[in-house]
Amino acid sequence: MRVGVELLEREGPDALTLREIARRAGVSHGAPRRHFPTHSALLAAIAREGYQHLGREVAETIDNTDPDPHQQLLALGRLYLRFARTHHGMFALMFRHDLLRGNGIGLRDASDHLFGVLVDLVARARPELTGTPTAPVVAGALWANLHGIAALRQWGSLQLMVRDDDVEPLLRAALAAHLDRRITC
Amino acid sequence: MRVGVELLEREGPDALTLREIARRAGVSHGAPRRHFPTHSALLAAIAREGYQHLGREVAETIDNTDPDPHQQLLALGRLYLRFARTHHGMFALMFRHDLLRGNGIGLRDASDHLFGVLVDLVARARPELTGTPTAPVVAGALWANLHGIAALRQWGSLQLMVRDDDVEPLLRAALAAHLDRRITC
DNA sequence: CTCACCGGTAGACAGTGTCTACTGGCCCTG
DNA sequence: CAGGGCCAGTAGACACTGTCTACCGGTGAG
Repeated sequence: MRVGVELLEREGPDALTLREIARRAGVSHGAPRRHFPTHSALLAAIAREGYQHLGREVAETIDNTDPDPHQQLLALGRLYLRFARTHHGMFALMFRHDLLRGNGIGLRDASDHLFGVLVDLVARARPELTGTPTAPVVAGALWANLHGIAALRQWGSLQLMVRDDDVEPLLRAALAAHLDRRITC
Repeated sequence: MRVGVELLEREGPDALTLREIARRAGVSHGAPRRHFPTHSALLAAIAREGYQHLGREVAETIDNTDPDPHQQLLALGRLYLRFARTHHGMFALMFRHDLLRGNGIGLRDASDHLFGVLVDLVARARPELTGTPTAPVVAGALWANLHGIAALRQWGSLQLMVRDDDVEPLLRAALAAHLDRRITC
């Protein structure tokens, strides 16, 4: 069931209506109700699938790149932005705040784990971070930066700053800004 | 008409259905069609109102704070994050990418003007910026950072990094990271 | 005076999410 | 083997939604 759902998601986020999903799965419109109490719960389950997908790619990236934390953060930043573009429907779904009401538990802690990985890398990249700002704050600022770049690109605002929505300069600027250890805040 | 619409928006973004808006305005459900060809066009008009609101507050903030660009950028960052929280329904509406299809022109250039103000302030705060990264790139990275902070707070993820969703540490970290002129990228 | 226009009404239509009653297999127990 | 729960799925209703169309009533210009 959930397998057929994934295929649907590739057709765009607006097509993700309950009845259309059931139609594509070849069942009646009431059938999904047996597995998910509400439409939001179904979407949350799909979003969870997206987090697992992103998590797998993060693990692969970490394994396949130089253990230097700076290199890994660069690779992860590229991965995050690439994921947001190639799976932009899924990415938007994963961060729909209205899905957190009710079925949020289990959805956000999927991202919390990924954030833990980020904090760890930041702490290794900037071992001098002990007081303020703390490593979670720097990691949070970096994540927010990546997330904002992805959001603004999806919104089409990057044409103001770079050519062809090329996020590489923004990515490098963000990494340099947050990871340069000379900054003390 | 549009005046009555604004009042509606305070009741939450999900309540912003075409028929409910007409109901609150005291007219029939077909009346809005005389002014806005489609539901999206109406929402886009409301979003435009939001941009004008934000633009007014930006102008006020610039006028009422120290002309030092660092101080102004700090004030604007606080304003952006405060606006995103107190008008979070409007903020979400302003950045709904599906509203750009069709009625995008006139919606995004409202934000483009605000971005121009940001680029100007960044150029004044870091006059040494001539090569790479350019001032628009740094301003874009900074904007993305602010936007991401707002988005992640709305999503409830800030509890991982700071207490009580206090964005001030993240804001200061972001400003310090992007405005410190020792960074050359 | 006439007539076009303009803002609004009312009803239809397809589509949506949710709810409820019903059906057909399946397995487990007596 | 017979009976009875479960369990996934069906089908239809309900109150919504956005869009479309036909119909009014006033107002202002010719």
